[in-house]
Amino acid sequence: MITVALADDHKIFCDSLVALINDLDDFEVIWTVHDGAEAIEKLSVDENLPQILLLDINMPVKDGLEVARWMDENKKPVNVLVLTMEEDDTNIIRMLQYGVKGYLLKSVSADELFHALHSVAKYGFYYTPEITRQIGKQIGRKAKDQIPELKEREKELLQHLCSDMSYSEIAQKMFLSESTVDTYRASLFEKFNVRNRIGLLLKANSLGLVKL
Amino acid sequence: MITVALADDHKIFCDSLVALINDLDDFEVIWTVHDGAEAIEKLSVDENLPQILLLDINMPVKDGLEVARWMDENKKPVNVLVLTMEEDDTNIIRMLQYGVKGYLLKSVSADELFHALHSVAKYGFYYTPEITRQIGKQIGRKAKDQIPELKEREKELLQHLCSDMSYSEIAQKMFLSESTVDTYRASLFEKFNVRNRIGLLLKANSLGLVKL
DNA sequence: AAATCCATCAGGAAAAACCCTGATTATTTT
DNA sequence: AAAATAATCAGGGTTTTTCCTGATGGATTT
Repeated sequence: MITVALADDHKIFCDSLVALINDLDDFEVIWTVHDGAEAIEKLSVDENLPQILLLDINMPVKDGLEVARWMDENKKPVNVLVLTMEEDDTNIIRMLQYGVKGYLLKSVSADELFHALHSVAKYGFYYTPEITRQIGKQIGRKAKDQIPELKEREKELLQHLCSDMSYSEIAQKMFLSESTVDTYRASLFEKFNVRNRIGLLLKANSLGLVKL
Repeated sequence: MITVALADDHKIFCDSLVALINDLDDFEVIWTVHDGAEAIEKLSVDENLPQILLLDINMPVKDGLEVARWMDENKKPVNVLVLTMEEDDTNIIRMLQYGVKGYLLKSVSADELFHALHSVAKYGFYYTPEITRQIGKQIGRKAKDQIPELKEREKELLQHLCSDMSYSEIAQKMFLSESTVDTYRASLFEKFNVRNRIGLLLKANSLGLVKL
């Protein structure tokens, strides 16, 4: 019997998926949660660890990305199968970096889900040709206009720059002098090859580094 | 036995919902479709008419709105229950105009769906206080935090402001003096109640006036 | 130990953004 | 005809952003 857990804020979807999966002989849903924070809470307790976690990306409080990252950082021995409607690109790559074992869109059929579950249970992963092709396409695109390497502090600043705060407000919030903020700002402009703050915001957004 | 049909492009969701509903004694899913055009096709044949149609809004080819309108226009004796993740917009209002019998978000539980199904079967409608309150709130919000009325030229400028162009570049592109651009800019800031260009960009984006 | 990174800061100066108080002309409303 | 509105522009002033050339102390690498 393979244990499965679900994290999805669409409760009906969760509930009905439970019914669907529990109908299978080999699988059993041991718990469901409706946001990322709950998920991490559950997963913190070893007794709760499922063999497979079906994870949605769009969730309140903490999203699926954060859950996946947390799992990766804490080396939880759980096979994460992402199940989302974000066909959106940037997420896929980050998910892969966090070592998820499969990526399904909600537009797939129940049959394909079963396939995926069995595959993950047996081989530890599930990537269809279509998905991998799509991934490849996107990685290719990414390779060209790469995401530059950012220092921690720069990442923080980047988030703040994508708000309507002035630099002095940001400096306060980050407990830095305006000079330092300016230094990081210049560095970000250069790394992203933009000429002003709006350009930076737009690029960061298109690369999926900020959510507007 | 009450007949139910489903229209939702998320196949797993559909499939699992079928499992869930067929588990009930009183309900039976007679067909499912994955886009609006298929739905209309099915519904054109009287033999296929279900008593309740669970309808998603976001679908390819034709969306749920169009299906609802078509049903309304052709006076099909089907109780439409909208089941969607669009918590926002104008959609709710339009759906009401098309006479749908209930409006559920996918964040509700399976239990609430059962309630809704029973209620629609028995009383012909299902609107919980929460839903109606939410609807009211959203209509109210739309009224208050309305999208301000913009002159044509202001709309154009708004688009340009959401790029990395400087004002002088925008002035050139719009064949205006910088003064005029500045006047419109001030007007936009006031109408949207923002204090700088980034704030404007963010607000315009959140109101769906620009696509970043 | 020297060189290289990293995170932090200073000061100055040019450019751009932001704010304000006006004005002209043409059109539309009253 | 007078008033209101729309679309356009000028000028000048303040603040913020952007760009530049530096510097210091700590950590890491060589």
